[in-house]
Amino acid sequence: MLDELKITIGKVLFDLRNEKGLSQEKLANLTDLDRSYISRIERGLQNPSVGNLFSISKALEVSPSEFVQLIENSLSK
Amino acid sequence: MLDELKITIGKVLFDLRNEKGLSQEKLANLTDLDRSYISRIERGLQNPSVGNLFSISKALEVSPSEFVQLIENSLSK
DNA sequence: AACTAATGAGGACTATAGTCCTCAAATATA
DNA sequence: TATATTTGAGGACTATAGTCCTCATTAGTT
Repeated sequence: MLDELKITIGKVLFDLRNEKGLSQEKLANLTDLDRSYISRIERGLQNPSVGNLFSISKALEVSPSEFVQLIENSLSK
Repeated sequence: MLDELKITIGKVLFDLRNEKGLSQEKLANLTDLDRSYISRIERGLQNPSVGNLFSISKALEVSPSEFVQLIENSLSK
């Protein structure tokens, strides 16, 4: 249940980041988060906080609610 | 920055919970979270995980993206 | 083929999320 | 007014989020 959510969050982040042509390291700098942490989110190993969801969304130029919507859509499939 | 977000999350949760006529304790039971934790979120003392955002949303019968949208709207004001 | 950038992976660590318990104060209800 | 519900608050604790560092592997680039 939580595992599936984490995996889905990772997929959505991976896709959005690549659409923007950002490396994990560049995203880490933009968000002031650690690169290994970004990597772990994408691999479905982390359940990030809402705060970090907001800062990552900002760096990826998508609204947090859009980000979450993508997660919801991807979950139901 | 993060403080403002936490306070806003708390306000949104407080409003949604009361609209549903749920006590903190009932919400805690529905979500399998601790009542003191719910209380701390509402007081702006916690930065909850995305996983808990999803389970709280489910208990309040609102989609997680709607929940986040309410946070965004309330933030910009 | 050699070089560089990008990512996976993991260990050790610190910070904070989240639990459990208790008590007091506030709010509603009889 | 008395009683029951609800919530704030806080202390001590455990679990996990998030950092920092390093090394190996993969994918691009020349």
